[in-house]
Amino acid sequence: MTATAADIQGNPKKRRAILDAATTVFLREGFSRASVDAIAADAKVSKQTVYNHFGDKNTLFMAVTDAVQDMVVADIMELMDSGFPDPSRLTGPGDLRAALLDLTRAWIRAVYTGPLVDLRKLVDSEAEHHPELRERWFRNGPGRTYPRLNRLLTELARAGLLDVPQDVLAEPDLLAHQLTAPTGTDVRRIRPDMDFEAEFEKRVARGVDFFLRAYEPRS
Amino acid sequence: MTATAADIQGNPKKRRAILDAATTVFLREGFSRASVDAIAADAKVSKQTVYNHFGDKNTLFMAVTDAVQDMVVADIMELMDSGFPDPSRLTGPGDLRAALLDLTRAWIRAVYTGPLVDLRKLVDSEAEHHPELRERWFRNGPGRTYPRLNRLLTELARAGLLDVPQDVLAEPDLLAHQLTAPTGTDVRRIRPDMDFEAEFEKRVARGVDFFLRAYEPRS
DNA sequence: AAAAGATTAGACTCATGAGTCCAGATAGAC
DNA sequence: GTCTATCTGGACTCATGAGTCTAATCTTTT
Repeated sequence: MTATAADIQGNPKKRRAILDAATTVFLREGFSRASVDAIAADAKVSKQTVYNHFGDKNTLFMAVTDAVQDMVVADIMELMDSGFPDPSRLTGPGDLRAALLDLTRAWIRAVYTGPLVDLRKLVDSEAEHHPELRERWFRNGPGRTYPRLNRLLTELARAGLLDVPQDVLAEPDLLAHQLTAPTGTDVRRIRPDMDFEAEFEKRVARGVDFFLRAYEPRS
Repeated sequence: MTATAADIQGNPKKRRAILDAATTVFLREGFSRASVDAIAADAKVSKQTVYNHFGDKNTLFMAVTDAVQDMVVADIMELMDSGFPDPSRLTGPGDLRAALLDLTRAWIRAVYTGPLVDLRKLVDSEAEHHPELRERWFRNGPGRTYPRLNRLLTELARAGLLDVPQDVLAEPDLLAHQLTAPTGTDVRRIRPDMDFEAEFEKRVARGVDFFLRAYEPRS
């Protein structure tokens, strides 16, 4: 639940080891199947130490989601804060598309591939029984990144680089989702027998083109 | 796993009762938490009878997903087979939009609200340990409905009512997903404190308009 | 080097749940 | 009315796992 004294005492290296092990095991087994014993073993730490650091399995799980989200969110924010060119520089014909392509590629890779996707599934399936989980996940992840992406896209619209209807602009996060959702769905549909990198690239391009087709100013 | 003799013997009424109870309990508790005892109790049947009919918990679960999917798929197919006007009749200015709106509304309601969504989460979270589950789910659901929707949309393109690039048309199911994914994501983001029906309607309209903005022929 | 805090292995409690077994009840077929 | 398949309830086995407890050991601080 809330942070208690139990969360801040003890050897930080062990704490880190437990967190890493927990991430591994939760991702491999799912929440219910993952046993605290297995986590302790994987962290090369006694079970009691796990309980000293995190109190119980739920708290440990939330610590894991927080940690993973924090890493991904930091990446994404950095990307948007300094990895995207100023609108005034996007003057050439393909400039906007290229910049959006870079942005979307990195975003989708961070959010729709890697541990975050699987962790989200776990949160989702546990959320029925611990509603605070879903709320926490949202607040700590999408609740921070989507508004930022939406702001970035809105600025492009304000700069005249995108032609977006007023009611779409008025809806929080909508524009960001319209860029992100079709691409994400498309990427998740890549089958294991396909060449992932090639498909990934193709689908990101498709998603961006779909978005641009809807909102690129018509000359 | 595969169907055995155990699946076809016994009293059909009891079988039905077990299936209904299992649906209820799995949806309420999730796969691991749901106990066969609880299901038997809910079905007013002895535990042994459950095992007589379905062999084990896994088989029972798959029977549940099959049954729920079959209902939804039947609805959706009917919708597309006879609920959508012939392209030749869509001559008036708002006709296409209205027809797409009806179709999308019904589709999204069937697939993104109701028991199917929650069941899909369960399948998803169990699929790590039973890969055949995911495959079965796909084959029995999206594998049937998406091609059909895609065909319908492709026919609209062929009839000149949509202007879709060749490479999008060439990709299986892509067009269907481009209509469905942004709308679905948007609808799933309706928060419990909102007026569901009003939001639902608004978001479906938004999704369709986004789609049309990309692919409506430009005069 | 002694006190205070943290860690360890492993035993222990308690609860839960899948799947089995069985002896008696019941119901449908003929 | 009897025969056969099915159903019942409840006891039983077996495994798993969360969380606690303890006595001994390690580490850090002072």
